Amino acid sequence: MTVATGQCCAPIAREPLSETDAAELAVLLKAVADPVRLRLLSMIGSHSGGEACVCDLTDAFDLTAPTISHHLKVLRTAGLIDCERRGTWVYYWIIPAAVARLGALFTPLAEPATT
Amino acid sequence: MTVATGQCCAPIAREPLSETDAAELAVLLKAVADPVRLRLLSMIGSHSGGEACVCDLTDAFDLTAPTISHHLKVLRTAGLIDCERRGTWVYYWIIPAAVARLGALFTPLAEPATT
DNA sequence: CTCCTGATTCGATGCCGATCTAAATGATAG
DNA sequence: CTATCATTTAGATCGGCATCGAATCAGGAG
Repeated sequence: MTVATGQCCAPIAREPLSETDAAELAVLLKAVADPVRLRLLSMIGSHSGGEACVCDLTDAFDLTAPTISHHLKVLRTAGLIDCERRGTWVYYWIIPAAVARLGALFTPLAEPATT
Repeated sequence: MTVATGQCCAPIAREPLSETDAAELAVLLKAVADPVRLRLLSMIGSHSGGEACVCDLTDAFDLTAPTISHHLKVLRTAGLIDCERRGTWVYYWIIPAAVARLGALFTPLAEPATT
């Protein structure tokens, strides 16, 4: 990523993206450019406690467990969520910084992403 | 409810997205989830005057004119850009509201400086 | 140890999208 | 009318992706 902290314009409209930056961002965006993954992300993020068990997620879809698992892996590989096994069940939660980074891409007057 | 990660609520994490909302948003996101279209959007938005001629865009890529035209159409169909013919050339510009809507999806509503 | 259940991984399939070539169309300047 | 810029269309190839069923792994429970 080129240095772009606290600007007046959306980073995407500030200067032309390099080929590598664009490729990198496209990977991130592809991860969320899917109805199922969007809903998963939303369900995880809005779940009480900030985390959700896979068993809670699977029921909401008309998809098999392997498919849900696949989508969760895509989100996890993209760095948008993380998970932990606790006993029998696996819990997922959102990584806020990653989501915020997506938002900053398209948002004017980006706040300084304190990390 | 205090979440361990201390995030504020991006719209995506406020409540579970409906199936239709997710599908609709995925269409928008798919439009930007491509390296070429991301660069096109960025080049258009960052171009002096806020608009760019197709002839300026095509040279920056190693792609044929029909392919560039195709990507521009995808962005235009998604409502992210618009265009106008002036004489010989066609100029494109970004529709800020559409980009901002994308940003809002992933951006926390208000930041009470929780550092 | 053995069985059951939850979750992931694996291998295969079928579809969608990015890209090209080639050609046609439309719009405009000279 | 002709040349140029841009879009469109059609046909074709190629890779990636969503999905499934079956196998596998990881932990309780008996």
